[in-house]
Amino acid sequence: MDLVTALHAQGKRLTLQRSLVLEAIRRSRHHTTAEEIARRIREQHPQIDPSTVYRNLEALEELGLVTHTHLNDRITRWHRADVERHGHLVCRACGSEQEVPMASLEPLAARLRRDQGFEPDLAHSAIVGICRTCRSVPSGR
Amino acid sequence: MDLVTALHAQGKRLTLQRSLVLEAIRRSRHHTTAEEIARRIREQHPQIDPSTVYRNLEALEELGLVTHTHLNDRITRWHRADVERHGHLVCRACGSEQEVPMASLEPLAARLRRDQGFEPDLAHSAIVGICRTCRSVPSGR
DNA sequence: AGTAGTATCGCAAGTAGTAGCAATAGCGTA
DNA sequence: TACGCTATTGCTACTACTTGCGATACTACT
Repeated sequence: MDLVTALHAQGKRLTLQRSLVLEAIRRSRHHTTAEEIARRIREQHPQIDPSTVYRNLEALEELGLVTHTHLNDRITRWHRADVERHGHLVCRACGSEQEVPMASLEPLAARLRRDQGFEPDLAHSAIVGICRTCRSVPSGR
Repeated sequence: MDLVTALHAQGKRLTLQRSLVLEAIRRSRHHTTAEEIARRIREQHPQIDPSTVYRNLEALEELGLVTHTHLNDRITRWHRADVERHGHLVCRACGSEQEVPMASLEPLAARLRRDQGFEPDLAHSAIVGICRTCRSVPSGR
């Protein structure tokens, strides 16, 4: 099923703006910000408003083509949905990030599914805490 | 150790604004918003700026007296640090929230500690996903 | 009690994103 | 190809904070 068909299946339309946002997400390797996508698109098409970018990210997310993740309390990171999912650990002391395979998080997912009937998306928000190095140093890093 | 001593130990000072914020947090039962605290304080002290409330929440958090949690992508919830910690499950389809005891999350915490040397705070961000009822109904709720 | 040093304050401007609205433009149908 | 319906757009305003700055006021010290 191609893009147009997928869009139409949800009563959505194909617009220049929409395909530019999708293209930008696909070009950028990993965890981009909406601001960055908007900036890149506006280099070639200055008339396209940032709010349109935000709305299209949301629309493409409803289509299952892109996803967003929260790595910190501030900004939202966007990426294509077809990359391998993984969790994130971010240190609240030094800000370092590390990835953790979904398999490590799966036992918790299984437990929540069994005990609460809840299907969790453990890749959606980063897990905050204190990383190995900051734990060993007495006062942060 | 009382409040003033705790403050001074970190080179912080006791101000009217600061104690009003702490008092407001202590009075409010559960998961308040900064806006709500600011609103309540400004009823009696209209000259106190919301930004002061935000800064004091942060200062009191550094002191270990209050904490914040993210229940959704939008607003931050604040509460006193001495209540029993627990995780949150929030459904992205219907928005319902449920609490989950820390004990259920502890196995994952232990695993991250062991495998990555990372001490996670699994109460900091809610776990998003799909709740039991929304899973059983085909198209959301 | 008086004073110096600096944490904290109120205010105004900035950031990341959301929402309302009239104008525009995809898309199915004629 | 033209037409109507309505999704989408650009614009502006708003939300929830955050940040910079000069003025104020806690504290420690004399």
